[in-house]
Amino acid sequence: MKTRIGLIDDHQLFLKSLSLMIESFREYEVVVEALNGKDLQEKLQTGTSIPEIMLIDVNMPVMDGVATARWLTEQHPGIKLVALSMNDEDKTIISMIRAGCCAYLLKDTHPTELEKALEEINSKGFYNGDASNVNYRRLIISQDKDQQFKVTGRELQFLELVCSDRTYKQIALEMGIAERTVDGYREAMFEKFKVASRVGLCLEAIRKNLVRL
Amino acid sequence: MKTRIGLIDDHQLFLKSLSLMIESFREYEVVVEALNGKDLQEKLQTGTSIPEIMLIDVNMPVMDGVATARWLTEQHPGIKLVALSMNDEDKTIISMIRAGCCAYLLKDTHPTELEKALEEINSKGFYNGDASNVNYRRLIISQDKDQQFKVTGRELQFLELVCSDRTYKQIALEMGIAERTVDGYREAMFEKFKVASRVGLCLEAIRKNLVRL
DNA sequence: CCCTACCCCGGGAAAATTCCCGGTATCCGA
DNA sequence: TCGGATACCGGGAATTTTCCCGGGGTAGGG
Repeated sequence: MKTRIGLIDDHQLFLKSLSLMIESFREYEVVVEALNGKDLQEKLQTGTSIPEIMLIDVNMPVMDGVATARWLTEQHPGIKLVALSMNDEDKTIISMIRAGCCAYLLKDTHPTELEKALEEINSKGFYNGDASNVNYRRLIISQDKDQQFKVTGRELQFLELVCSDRTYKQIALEMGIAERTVDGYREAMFEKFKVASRVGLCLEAIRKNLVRL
Repeated sequence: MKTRIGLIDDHQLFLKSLSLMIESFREYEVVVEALNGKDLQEKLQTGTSIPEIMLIDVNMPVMDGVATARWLTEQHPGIKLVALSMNDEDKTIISMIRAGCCAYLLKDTHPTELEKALEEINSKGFYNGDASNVNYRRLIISQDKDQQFKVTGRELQFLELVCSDRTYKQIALEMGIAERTVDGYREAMFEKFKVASRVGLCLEAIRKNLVRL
């Protein structure tokens, strides 16, 4: 009896060719392919056989990896979830793990490594590849750090205005507050982000995805 | 005689599984696989057979798609180049076409479409999928606009330093020029990018991918 | 009730940024 | 040999940013 695998990735080429590759492994067969979380929900309803392991891409339109993993953890707790991503940011890994994934694979993993991972997940129930070699302590620390970067609604609004061709005077006007108050926000943000200039703040805000470009 | 295909993509999983898929097409065989342009150069030197069609990922570390395509156009003009990307920005497409690609495929293309594309490239020498339906007029116009944003080496260096927590004094020191000269660069850039502050300049530089975050 | 978190504000001064005026030198291709 | 592009520099001044000092208020939980 082959182990049933499900795949979710928004890139058709990757989805189909990965499917081919997994079929070539002999121990595994692909029973569901979906382009995103929404697509998967529909396909599962039509009575396809439920996979034992689900490989989930993190970056997807419509319903992304985190949301999909969370939904699967809720609705199909029996399925073992594996995050699949090209991005090895701690933040992404942590949120997929928290969403219920028992492994995190990078897209530049070697195929034999993938097979090994699938085996381990099948037997042990989890897999720690080099992507997860990042020790959990560091993950948790960086998670803690991230929490310190939580900003209030007003601060976020300020950050967005900071990331533009505007003077603080204009920002004050736009926020409906005094210039001095804007100073206060700047100082608070400089402190939180450990920067010393508006440009530095601006760059950090973008890096942390608090502001979209 | 099968048509020889070469693949370049930095994601091992995708590379290997796409290779599998193309092998399954029966009319094609994969003769070279590389993780980036540099890797390809090395592999071509070791006397592997030269492919007739090369599929090139656009986003890669070390030596990216554009650079690789340019190099191949120079060194191996016989090879037909196909850009492969998940990103359908006009700018990316145009630069790959200009670098010598005769087709542009998106990674969410369906496998059958890929096969069709390969066939067309083989017979006609080019392929226009829906990604290229974007009319060329618009592409050329946006390209013209982009050309106004070409920057000299020194200006690029300046832009990178601008996008950091540094004062102009420090930038002058780092570039080995007088502070006044830095003023000149700033003024030139403000003019080119139509911005009025360092933050605005910084954001534009990032948006135009002149500076990496 | 106090403590904490968030939000708001005034005034003054040093430092950095922005914008003017002017100038020189080199290299390259028409 | 002439323009044009590139790189370089000085001095002065207005504006903005940055950093201090200080002071309010409200809302919510222990």
